[in-house]
Amino acid sequence: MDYFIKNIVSLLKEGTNLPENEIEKFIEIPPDFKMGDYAFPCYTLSKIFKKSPNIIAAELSNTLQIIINKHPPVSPIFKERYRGIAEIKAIGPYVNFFVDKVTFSELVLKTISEERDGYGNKTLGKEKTVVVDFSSPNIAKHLAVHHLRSALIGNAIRNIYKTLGYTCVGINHLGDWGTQFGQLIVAYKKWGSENAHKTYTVTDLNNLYVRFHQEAEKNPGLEDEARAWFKKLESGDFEAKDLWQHFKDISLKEFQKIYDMLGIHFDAFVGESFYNTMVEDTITRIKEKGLAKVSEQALIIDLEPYNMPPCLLRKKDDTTLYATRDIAAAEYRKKTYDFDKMIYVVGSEQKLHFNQFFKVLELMGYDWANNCVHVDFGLMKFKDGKMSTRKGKVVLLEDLLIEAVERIRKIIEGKNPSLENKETVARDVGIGAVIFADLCTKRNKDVVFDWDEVLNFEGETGPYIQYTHARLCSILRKYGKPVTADIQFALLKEDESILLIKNLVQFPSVIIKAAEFYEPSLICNYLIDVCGSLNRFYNAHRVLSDDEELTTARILLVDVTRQVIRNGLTILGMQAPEQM
RNA sequence: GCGCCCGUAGCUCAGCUGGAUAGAGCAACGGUUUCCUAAACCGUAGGUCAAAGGUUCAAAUCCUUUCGGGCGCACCA
Repeated sequence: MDYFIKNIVSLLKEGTNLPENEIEKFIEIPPDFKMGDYAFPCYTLSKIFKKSPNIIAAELSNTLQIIINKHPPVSPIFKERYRGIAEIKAIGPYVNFFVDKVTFSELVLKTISEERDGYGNKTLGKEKTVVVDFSSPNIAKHLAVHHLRSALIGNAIRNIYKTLGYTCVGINHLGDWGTQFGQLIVAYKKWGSENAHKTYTVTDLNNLYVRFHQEAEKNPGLEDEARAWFKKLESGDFEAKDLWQHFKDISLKEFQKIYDMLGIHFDAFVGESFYNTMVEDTITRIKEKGLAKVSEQALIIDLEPYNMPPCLLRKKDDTTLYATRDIAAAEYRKKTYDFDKMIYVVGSEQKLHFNQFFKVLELMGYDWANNCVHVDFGLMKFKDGKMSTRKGKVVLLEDLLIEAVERIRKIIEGKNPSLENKETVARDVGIGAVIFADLCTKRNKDVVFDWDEVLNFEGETGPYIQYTHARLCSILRKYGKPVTADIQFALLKEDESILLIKNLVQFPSVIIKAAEFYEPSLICNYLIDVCGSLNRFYNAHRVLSDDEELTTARILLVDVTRQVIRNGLTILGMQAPEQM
C-alpha cells in the first residue's frame, strides 16, 4: 500500500542516501509473508560499496533501526514517517520490513468500507475520453463463439477505463458494408424466392452466404457479379439498398438478443455503412496530401518505405475497402468525441491491417495517430482447426449461452433446490461462467474451444468467484445487523485474515495495471486470489460467534471482501448473485 | 520466402518492465461437514520452464540462433 511504501522509502532514503524514486523501484514483496511484508534487495548497493549484499543487508538493517530509535516516539515526525513499520530484519541479501498489522488492517478496511462501490476507482482519467471499438461483427451471419472474445474483452476494457475515471465511448463498428453484401444479394437473387427476404431469419442469410462460397469455388464468375452488386449498392441503387436494409434489420434484431443475454451495451451502434458518405472527402484529403497513387488500376497508398504492403483505398471498380472506411471513421470519431485514446479490440490476425491503417493516419499528419491502439487477441478455434462461418464450422453463441444456463439450472436443482429466483441465478451464473472462462487467460493466446472446459464450474471459474460472493452475503444476512468499521483491528490477527487483507489492498493497483496492458485477465486472476484467501479464512475461522467483539471484527472483513469481489465482477461484466 | 504471436506439471494456464525454494486449477490418489452454502478447504503425487548459445553477481523472465505450433502478407472484412 502507498502509505507503507512511502514510509519505507523515506526511511531507506535516510539510510542509503539514494534518491527516493530509485529506492521505490527496488521495493518488492517477499515470496512468503513470513519473510516480511516488503523487501529491499541489496544487490545494487553491493556494487557501489564493493561488499557482499548479505553484509550490506545486515548493516543497513542496523542503520535503519538506529534511525528509527533516534526519533523519539512522541515526535510528530516519527509518527508521520515511520508509523506502521514494526520490524526490520535482514534475511540474506534482503532487508525485510514488517508492517504493523493493526495499522495496516485499519487503513485497508476503513478505506474499502468508506468507498464501497467506488473502491478501486481513480481519477487518473478525469476529463479524458477513451473510445473503445469492440465486438463489431459482420451482419448476415450468426454470432458464434469466436465473436465472444472481442465483445467480452472490449466490454471489460471499457469498464476498466471507466473505473479509472475516463469517459468511455463503446462503439460497435458493425460490418454492414462491403463486397460481402454483393455476394449476399447475388445469392439471394439466384437461390432465394421472390419477396422471401421479408420473412428471412439470420439462418436463411447464413445459408445463402455459405452457398455462395460453395458455388463460387466452382464458378469464379460469381465473385465478379458480387462486386458489381456492391458497386450498385455503394452508388445508391434502390433495389440493392432495399435488400441490404432488410438483411441488416434481421441481423440487428438477433444480435441485440445476444448482447442482452451477455449484458453488453454500446454507446454507439454505427456500422461501416455510416461512413460511406464520408469516404469521398477522406480520399480527397489523402490525395491532396499526395499520398495516393494508382497501381494496377487500384487507388493505393504506398507503404513500401515502411516495409508494409500498400493500403488499398479503391478497387479497380472504384468501390471502397474497409481500410478506407476505417480511416473515415477515425476522422469522424476524432471530430465527434475528441478522444485521448482510441482502442480497437480486434483479433490479432488483423495486426497488419491496423499497422497500415495507423501509419496512414500518421502520414495524413494526424498527431493523434499514436493514440490509436490495436488491442489484439488470439484466435478461437476447434481442436481440428479454424472456425469458419463459410464452412458452417461454428458453435453458435446463443446455443452456448443456453447450454451454460441449462447446466447451471441442473446443478442448482442438485445443490440448492429451495433457492429463490432460480431462473435469474442460473442465468447470471451460466453467463458468468462463459464470460469468466473467456477472460481469464491472457488475451493474446489462441484458445481451443472445448465445451467441457468452458462449462466447467469448479476451481478457477466464474461460478467459484460468484459462489464465494454468495457465501459472504449469506453470512451477512445471518448477522442481520449493520456493519461497522469501528472495531478492534487487533482481533484480525490470524494469518488467514492478514493474507486476505493483503489481497484486498491490491485491487486499485491491479486495475491500473489491467488498463496499462489492456488485460482483463489480470482482474480474473486477482479475483481468484482474493477468493482463495477468503475461502481459506472461511474454512479456518468462524465468523459468527458468541464473542461479540470478534464477530463485529470478522463481519467487517467479510463485508469488505464481498465488496471487492463485487466490484471486480462488475468490471468483468458479470453479475454478483447474493444467493446460489 | 518475409513479418508478428505462442511454446512452463498428463491437460488448461499464472509467473515474463531480471532477484529469495518455479505457482494455481482440472484430472489421479487420500482426507475434512453435530458448526456461517462441500460450487469449498487440506494433503500426496506430478517440472531438463521447447533446445542451444550469450549478457548478468543473478535468467522461466533480456539478446541471438534452431526446432515445433498459430496467424498474416493487393482489390474480403
